[in-house]
Amino acid sequence: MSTILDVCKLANVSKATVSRVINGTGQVKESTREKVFSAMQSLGYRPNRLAQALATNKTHTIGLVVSDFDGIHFGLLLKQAAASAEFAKKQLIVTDGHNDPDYEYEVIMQLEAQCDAVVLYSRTLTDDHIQRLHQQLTIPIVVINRDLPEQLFHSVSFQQEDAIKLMMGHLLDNGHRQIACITGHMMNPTGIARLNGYKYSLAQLGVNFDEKLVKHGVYDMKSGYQACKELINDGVSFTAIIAFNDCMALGALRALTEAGIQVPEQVSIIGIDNDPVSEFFTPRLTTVKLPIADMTKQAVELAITLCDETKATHSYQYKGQLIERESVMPVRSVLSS
Amino acid sequence: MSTILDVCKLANVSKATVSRVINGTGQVKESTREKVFSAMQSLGYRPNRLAQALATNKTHTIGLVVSDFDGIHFGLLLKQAAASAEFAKKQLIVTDGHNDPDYEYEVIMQLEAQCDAVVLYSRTLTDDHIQRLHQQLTIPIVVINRDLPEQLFHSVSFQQEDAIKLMMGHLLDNGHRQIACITGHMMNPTGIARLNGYKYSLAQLGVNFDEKLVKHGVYDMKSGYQACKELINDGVSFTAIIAFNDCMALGALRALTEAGIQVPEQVSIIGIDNDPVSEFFTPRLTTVKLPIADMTKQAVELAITLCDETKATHSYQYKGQLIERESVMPVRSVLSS
DNA sequence: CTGTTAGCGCGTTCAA
DNA sequence: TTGAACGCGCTAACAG
Repeated sequence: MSTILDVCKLANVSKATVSRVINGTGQVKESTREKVFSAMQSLGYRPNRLAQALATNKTHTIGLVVSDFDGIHFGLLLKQAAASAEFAKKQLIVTDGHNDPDYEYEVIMQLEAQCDAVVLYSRTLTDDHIQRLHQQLTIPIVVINRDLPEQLFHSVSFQQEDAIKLMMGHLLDNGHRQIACITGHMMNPTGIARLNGYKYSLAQLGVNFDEKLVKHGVYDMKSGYQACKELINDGVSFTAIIAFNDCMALGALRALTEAGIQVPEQVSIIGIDNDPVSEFFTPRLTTVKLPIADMTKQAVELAITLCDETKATHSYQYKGQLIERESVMPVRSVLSS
Repeated sequence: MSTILDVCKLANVSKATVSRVINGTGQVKESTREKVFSAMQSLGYRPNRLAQALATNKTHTIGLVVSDFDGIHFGLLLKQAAASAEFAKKQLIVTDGHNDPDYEYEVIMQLEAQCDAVVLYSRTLTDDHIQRLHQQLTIPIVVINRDLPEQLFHSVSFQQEDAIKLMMGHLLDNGHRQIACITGHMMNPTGIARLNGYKYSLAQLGVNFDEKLVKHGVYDMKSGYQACKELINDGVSFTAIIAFNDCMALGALRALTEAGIQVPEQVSIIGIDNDPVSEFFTPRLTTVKLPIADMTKQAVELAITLCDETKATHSYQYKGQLIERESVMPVRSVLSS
């Protein structure tokens, strides 16, 4: 691995000159520029980015921290982040917080010297953690999917509660009143906001909230499947299921199918995410599209902007969009199921 | 962001001493160690990893390069890589090659100064590219899923052809002879090896290879769906479908369902990957498990080992395992479908 | 046990 | 237009 000194020797110039042609700064005579270029060429020289970063205090890297690589939206998020970063010629360094708040916190602090900005998609860090991070960090941080009461930092968020209301509205419009609910984790803001949406929609129509209709899942198919099985075994009656994501909705679909219950004839199902697989199940799943790609693009682009110019904190809000397919239909009679 | 100098001043010691307590090297009197510790504490000091790396020529980072973050196995691969890396207290830096060989090549070369080793999972780089990389790079590189004729570098590979033979064997054992094939991309070694497996198995039983039974997909559900639709529209007769991954098999399943063709009663389907969703479709998909997690673990651990000690090139081979579920059954009669 | 000095590979004044 | 010298934050001999 050749260094700038090797280039100097081969081209008979000083480090300063080589540095100038590398970065296109200052004035360099055409002939020497060519000398340097061909020297770099024949040596296969590539500037050491670590050294550059140390010298300039600019890494041209943005950090992406996620609580868990397993997360439902992680794939799409990463893909979009990578695309946006590359477009701006920035490197992306991705880190997993292993669902451990302390570890995640430490990881972000460590990133400070390695990135010009960080994008955080956390489901374990408390609002307080994020607040502290924002204060201690000398680099800007953009938070995805978190709504703090005050807009104290850059954020790109999603209207969780509204999305559920949208789903509930669709179900209620179709005459459903006995609506079972399969939630996600209940110890983070997303889960809580969504459950609030569920309760709110019920209350709006004067439907009593029934604890027995609520089961907690963990956002994967298996938990959706099991939650639905419990629902069936409990013998409670319901005409529709609202799941806090598509995977669990699909798991529930499987459980109903196995139990010989027709979807949507006997029970309607609605999910949220617009997971690509949802379209390939039978029946095709009705869902709410969650604009993860757009949000990620926004967040990364904001982070990139913040690398160079310091801007007032800005926050963006996104909302869901109903995608009607085949898994919801009007209730036939209140007695069904 | 405080530096080592700030700690020096606060603790009234030299950089060398601070460095010693940071790294636990050399001898330091207990009392001064404590002084330094508390100074670091109260400053919230964290060593700058870039500077450390530059000084020691050790980054404690391993690079992971993938052709495309969209790849089917990417999620699991990344998750396992992250777990293995963290276990060894190494950072992971992940990069997407955007399916562009030149870009990918350049990315890897750039990584040289930022990593102690790199793990490559490429489907666009030619064997020749990899060969050149191996020669030019001063850091070790571990290649996943590539079989070069000679074992010239560290590799962790999968017996692609055998896996297809396994699937075909299962179909043939069940009496199938008219077996349609939905392939993946045909310009990389994996696709070619798999198609060879298909042809080989057919030839073994003296079944003629029929061009019309082969359709090319791109490893996603949609392409599997379309390939199967073409098969149906073409009017060729077949009693089974072998798809080069689960997603396409599931897409095909959807197409058959829409066409009113019973699976597996009229047509059997087999996939490969053991994708988590496969279990939740009806019928549950019979497939071959591809040990991506194990392979990744092996590759990353090997890479980590190579950071410290230089070892003779080693290569590991993995093979698939049949998982029988519900989408394959014996042919009823040659006339079916 | 501790401090001094010299790098790591590069960017950037300031003179020349 | 160019080069010498210094600094980025840290580690690593080598003395003391």
